[in-house]
Amino acid sequence: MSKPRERILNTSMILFHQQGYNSTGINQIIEEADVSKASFYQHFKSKDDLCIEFFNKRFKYWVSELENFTSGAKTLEEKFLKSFDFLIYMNQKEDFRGCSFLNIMSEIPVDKIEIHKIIRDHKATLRDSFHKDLKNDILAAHLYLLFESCILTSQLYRSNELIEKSKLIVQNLLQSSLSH
Amino acid sequence: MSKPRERILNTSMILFHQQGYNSTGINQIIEEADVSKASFYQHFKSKDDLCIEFFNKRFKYWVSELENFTSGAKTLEEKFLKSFDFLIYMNQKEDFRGCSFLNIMSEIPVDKIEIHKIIRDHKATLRDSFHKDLKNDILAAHLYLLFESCILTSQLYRSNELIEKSKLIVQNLLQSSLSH
Amino acid sequence: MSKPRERILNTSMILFHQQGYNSTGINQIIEEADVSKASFYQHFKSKDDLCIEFFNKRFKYWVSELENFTSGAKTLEEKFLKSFDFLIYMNQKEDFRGCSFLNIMSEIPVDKIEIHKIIRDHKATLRDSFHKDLKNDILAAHLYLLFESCILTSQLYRSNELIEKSKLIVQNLLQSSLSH
Amino acid sequence: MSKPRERILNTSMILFHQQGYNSTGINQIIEEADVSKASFYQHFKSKDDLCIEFFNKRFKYWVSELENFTSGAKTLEEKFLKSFDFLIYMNQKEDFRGCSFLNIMSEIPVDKIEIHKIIRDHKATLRDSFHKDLKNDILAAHLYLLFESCILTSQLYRSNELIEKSKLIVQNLLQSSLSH
DNA sequence: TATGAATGAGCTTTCATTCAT
DNA sequence: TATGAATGAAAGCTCATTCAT
Repeated sequence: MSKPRERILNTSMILFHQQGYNSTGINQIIEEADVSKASFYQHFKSKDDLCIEFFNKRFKYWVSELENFTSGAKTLEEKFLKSFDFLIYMNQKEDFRGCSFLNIMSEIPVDKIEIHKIIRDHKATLRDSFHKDLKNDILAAHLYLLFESCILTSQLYRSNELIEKSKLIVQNLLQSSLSH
Repeated sequence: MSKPRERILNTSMILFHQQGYNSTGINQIIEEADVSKASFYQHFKSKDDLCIEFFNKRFKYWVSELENFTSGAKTLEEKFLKSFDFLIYMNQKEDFRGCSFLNIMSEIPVDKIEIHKIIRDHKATLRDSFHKDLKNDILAAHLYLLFESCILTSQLYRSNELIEKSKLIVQNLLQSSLSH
Repeated sequence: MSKPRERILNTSMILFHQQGYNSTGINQIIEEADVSKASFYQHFKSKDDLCIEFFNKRFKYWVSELENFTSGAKTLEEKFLKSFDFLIYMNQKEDFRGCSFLNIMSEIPVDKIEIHKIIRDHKATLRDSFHKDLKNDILAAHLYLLFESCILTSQLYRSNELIEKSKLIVQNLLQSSLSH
Repeated sequence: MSKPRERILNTSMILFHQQGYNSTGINQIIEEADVSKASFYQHFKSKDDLCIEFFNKRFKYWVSELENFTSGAKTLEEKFLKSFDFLIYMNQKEDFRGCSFLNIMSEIPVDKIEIHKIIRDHKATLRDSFHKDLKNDILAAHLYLLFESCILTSQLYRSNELIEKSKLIVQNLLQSSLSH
């Protein structure tokens, strides 16, 4: 069995993502991680502290999954289309739970600036990756906006329909952009 | 002074939107509405029940504000651009709190199907309005995705930057669409 | 439709007996009686007041049912045996709810002396009827004790077994008593 | 001072028995046990859970008191008579509060099957003890019925009169039974 | 007479956190 | 390092009753 700290973090990976932050109590976490309460507070200053570590781990995990999924792509266009397929793959895997960062952003009071900062930072990193791939600033923003919207709306409607439509849109955008 | 039911609903309009659902307790609502606890439960079966009434009122309010804001538009293009300006207006007015429907969707457990249904229904109504204005199905979905994404990302980054970029994008899309 | 007061009383006849006193709220009573809350308090000073009226009505009802059931008896022995059969009949009719007087006695605080008095009074009336029929004081007490015990234990075990056994016992007691 | 769990249980031994279940709030229990509310719920899943533990403790206590009281008896007859004297002793000690099991049975909704089961089980254990002592099945049931009735009616009338009469009855029954 | 609106006091339960060992 | 015990504060909700109309 792995170490307590790791078990707590792994448990939060499941619970925070599936149930959200406020709906997941410390008690449930320590029970499912099989760790004592005092042990929890030995490793994490507070629940908010765990939340931050959770975000870091979740981001690493999500990015590496995405990179894995798109690694075979030979062209930029193919890579982007695959990244939208990745959303479909994740929706199926995680039952349309959407994005942990956006979900938790919504339920955390605005005065918890540290948590909101880390959410923003990770999301900005994602956006940056679009801008790195596409030198055209407007086009990068355009695709990023569609990407975020696909995560959101597929969670909302519990359907991949808009992701499929977005793939057509993206295809069009990239082809007309290359033709210039 | 207005009637208790109205005061409760009005208070929820402020608190649910600004603080979210879980962070807003019954106690705070009744205190700020200046109503007794039993009186609250005379008018609303439960907190979830109030949430549903809140959604209905919020949707009516938001739509009427939007229609007001865009009413002067003479062309479809102008109307859409104004609807993005409306998001900027609301961000300023409501301090980048984004969309109550999406915010609360994120923090409500999935098994509260009645609440999730009303969120989906209202959001679907919004999406429908795009499809009514634009016969081109893909184009309507495209603009709708950008619109939702603008609400979301401007809340996330506390900035109207992506809304401004979207206006350029939308302008382009509509002009090339009309030229066909 | 009957008058409000009557409807309230009739509703309490069902609810107090089936659910007990504390588990039956005023709200449920007025709803099922289709009467306004203020109307309730017009007719009854308090819930306790209704309880007393309920006891009076319940007692009258129960006694008249018992007399009906045993009216055909030609001998004293037959009458007593029929009164035990009556308990079986009531258990079937009322799903082993036992005696309202004893049930409610158990859940009313001891300092509500008025309610406890009326319970005692009605129960004493029942006991007196045994003593009127049987001049032998000990024998009357004996049968009365068995009778109460049958009500109680058949509710407890949800079974008429001990009533059946009691009929044999009573038969024996009365026959040996007459032979003296 | 003893441990919280023990203090809670001991307090419930007094309050549940004296006031009943519904009339005894968690607040009163924790105050008289000098324990915090959260501490209560650390040790007991719910009030119903405490009720079950209370029943187990009460039953052990009651049986051991009964055995103590009757331990000196040299004949079966003496033992039974002493067990009726025990009821008088308990009435005086506990101010005619009767039987906790029957009292609480009356005020608990029928759908709480777990609680009703434990009541029935303990009561069946008591009844079994009569059948173990007296091989004659009818006689055992007879004495058991009288015994339960004595507990009940002495609470109802706040008097030991019927217990005293029962002692005469029991004496007679046992002597005529032995003479056969 | 009849009523819908309103209430204070109470209920059981859960929360994230700390402390003594 | 690790832990079981304990907590103050707050959660959502229900009670029998009264009052203004």
